[in-house]
Amino acid sequence: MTRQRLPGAERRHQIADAALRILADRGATQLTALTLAREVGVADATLFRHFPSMDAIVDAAIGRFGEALESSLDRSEATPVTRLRAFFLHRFKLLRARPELLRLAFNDRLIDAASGAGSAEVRAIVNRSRSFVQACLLEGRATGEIRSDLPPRILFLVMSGVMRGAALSSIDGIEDPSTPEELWDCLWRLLAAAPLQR
Amino acid sequence: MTRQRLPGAERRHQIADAALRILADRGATQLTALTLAREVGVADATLFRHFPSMDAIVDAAIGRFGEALESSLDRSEATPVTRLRAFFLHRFKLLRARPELLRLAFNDRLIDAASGAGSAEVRAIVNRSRSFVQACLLEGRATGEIRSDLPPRILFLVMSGVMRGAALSSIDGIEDPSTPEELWDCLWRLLAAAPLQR
Amino acid sequence: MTRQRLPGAERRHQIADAALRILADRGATQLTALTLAREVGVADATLFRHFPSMDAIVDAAIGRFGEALESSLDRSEATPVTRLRAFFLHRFKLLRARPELLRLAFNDRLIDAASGAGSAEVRAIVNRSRSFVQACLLEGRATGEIRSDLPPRILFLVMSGVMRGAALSSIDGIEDPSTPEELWDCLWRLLAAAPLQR
Amino acid sequence: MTRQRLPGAERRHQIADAALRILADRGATQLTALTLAREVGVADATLFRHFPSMDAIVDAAIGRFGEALESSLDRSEATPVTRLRAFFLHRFKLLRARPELLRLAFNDRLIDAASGAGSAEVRAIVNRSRSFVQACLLEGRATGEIRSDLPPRILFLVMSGVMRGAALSSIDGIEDPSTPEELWDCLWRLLAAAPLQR
DNA sequence: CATGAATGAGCTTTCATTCAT
DNA sequence: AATGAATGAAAGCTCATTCAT
Repeated sequence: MTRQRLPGAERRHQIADAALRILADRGATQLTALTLAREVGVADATLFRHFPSMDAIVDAAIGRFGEALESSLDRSEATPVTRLRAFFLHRFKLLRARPELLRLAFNDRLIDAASGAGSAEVRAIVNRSRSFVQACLLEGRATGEIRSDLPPRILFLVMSGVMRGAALSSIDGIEDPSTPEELWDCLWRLLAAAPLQR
Repeated sequence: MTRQRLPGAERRHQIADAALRILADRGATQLTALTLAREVGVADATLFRHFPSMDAIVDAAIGRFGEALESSLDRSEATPVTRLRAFFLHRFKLLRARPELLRLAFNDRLIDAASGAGSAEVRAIVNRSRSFVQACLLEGRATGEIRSDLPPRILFLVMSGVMRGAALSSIDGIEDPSTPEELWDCLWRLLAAAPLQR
Repeated sequence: MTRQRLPGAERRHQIADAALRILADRGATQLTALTLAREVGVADATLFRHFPSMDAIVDAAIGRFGEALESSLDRSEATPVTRLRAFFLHRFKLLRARPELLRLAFNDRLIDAASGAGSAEVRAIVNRSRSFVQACLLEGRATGEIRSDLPPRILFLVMSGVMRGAALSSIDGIEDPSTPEELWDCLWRLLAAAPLQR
Repeated sequence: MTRQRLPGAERRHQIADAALRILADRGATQLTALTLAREVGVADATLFRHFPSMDAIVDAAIGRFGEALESSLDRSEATPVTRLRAFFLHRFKLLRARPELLRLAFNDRLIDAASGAGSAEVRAIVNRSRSFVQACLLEGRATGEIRSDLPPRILFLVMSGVMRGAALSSIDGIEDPSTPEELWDCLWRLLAAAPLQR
């Protein structure tokens, strides 16, 4: 049996990714068999040779979304703070490469397109990142690197707020001049245990 | 079926508000004439005696959304920091009273339901709050009350991140134990120019 | 809105006549309760206080149509030719006074608005004029006043063709310069047994 | 339900022609997506895979109507009278083959179904036949073949009256015994310059 | 594998008609 | 008598999906 990647599998990825793009750019109401087929460059009936239904396409899209977000969760880094930093920087790389993905983590468009089980899966995926960050924050607080005068819950919101800002600024065409590293420095000033020099 | 008669203006508000609720809870794909009419408790044709089209209903909903968000922008407070605090606390009151409204400020569901001009209006409304906050931050920084080691842009994201967290926690049924005042204290620790003594 | 109260019978005539006008000007697809009510200057619900249904309104309109067309059939004139001439001239008076009526005799708009029985009635009304004319033609032929080298059926078509031309020219805004009497002279040249000396 | 597949262009013609038939037989109020689909033998949604809207279907129908009427205008005949005769006889052939078409030239049902631009097009089509006939009449009058004691406008009405009679008699099931040639002879007696033997 | 054609279900909207005031 | 509000039925149209080629 040939182990080569079948054109079929490739097409499926292509379709799922196109669905993510349409969702991120135009929202769930605009994700139809027709718009999707057009985005991919095939006839609408062709979609259903690769997937049994639109729901299945959205499920596949959710899968791609999950894989991408998962790839930011690098547990191999030594300390909680380096883990957090690596996560943050990786997400920015993702943001440059596929801006649609992060936006879908911050609006509900993927959830709106999903049906029942799918939307729970989206929430689970997003929660995995949240848990990862919260674990880092808790550990960092235990080691004294991260400030303990604020509940980790709040610190998480600070971090996700900054990331959301970055993710959305790309929509509005607002070019953000700062590099990911500069942004991390800003963020770190907010999270670090000892106040940095002001 | 029993006929519930209501004066036109009242019915229109009722419909627009129901639309906001459906959008916040179930998303734009679920906002149909039928679901909306059911939520209001009338026949679907009745909607079109009060509005010429679904688009017009969404426009009215956007109007209600705008009024509500606007009501938080109290420019009468004396100092930038008290303005900011008043804004923050007012938004929390809004959150308790009509949780759907804040959620719609943070996901794209209202935008997805709107058509063309409408979605621009939603963005404009959200931007008005953003500008208000950013103006407060800039002024507070000028008066030395707000820290100047971080760009106001970042401080804005910190604040909106905390508010988004509060707005969304109400969805997941995660009851947040802290009072708005406690949350403001947390936020203030992040924004204040000098670390508070505690 | 100012409420105009009118005695029932008058209102009913007003409504039926307005229906005829809408039919003649815009066709059966445009005759709706709303457009009709607007033409009359009342609310749509008001129509149904005077008639049980739209069908009833169309029936009343057909009645008015029938009365008007009937009024041209003057059987008191002595000879077939004077009867014919009187008919022709009377129809032209009608055309000036209520141009919509004759047009409805030549297109199918009243029939399209009527339901079953109604459309048969319209046909019957039109046929009554036709029979009147054909009777005149037959008689006139018997008396030798009207040419006999052509079947009366054809002569009838000549006459109705001229009348239709007059009726429709009023739509297109084509002002016809000739007087009814001049037109009758033309027509008579076509119908007369012997060519007129002129 | 059995699926009848047809190439697109053919189906479009089929639909447009069915629309003409419904219009001629039952009028614009009866031309609905459902009745039309039934007449064609497909589901109503199928219509909209071939046309974007009912308006577009009516436009196509108008196109077919125009082509058919145009085919009668044979400018190659040598003299005005033979042109007129050829036109008359061709229209009768059309009448036998597709009786609905001529009826639509004499009632307003196609206009009523059309929207704005469409109805102007219908009038333009009908006017083209009128102009053709009027040109023949004018020329024939110049050559002395056609009587000049009556304005050509009237002679046109005579001709169109006879044709309308023929077109409508087919509705009422009134079988007209005369052949087209016999009818032309009648008509010619009315138009010719010198009175024929009576 | 791909696609043009076809369709049932569902959506927005219009319309005639009813009801409460 | 008149009207604003309400509604069921049907219209036009969209959409996911199936089928035949």
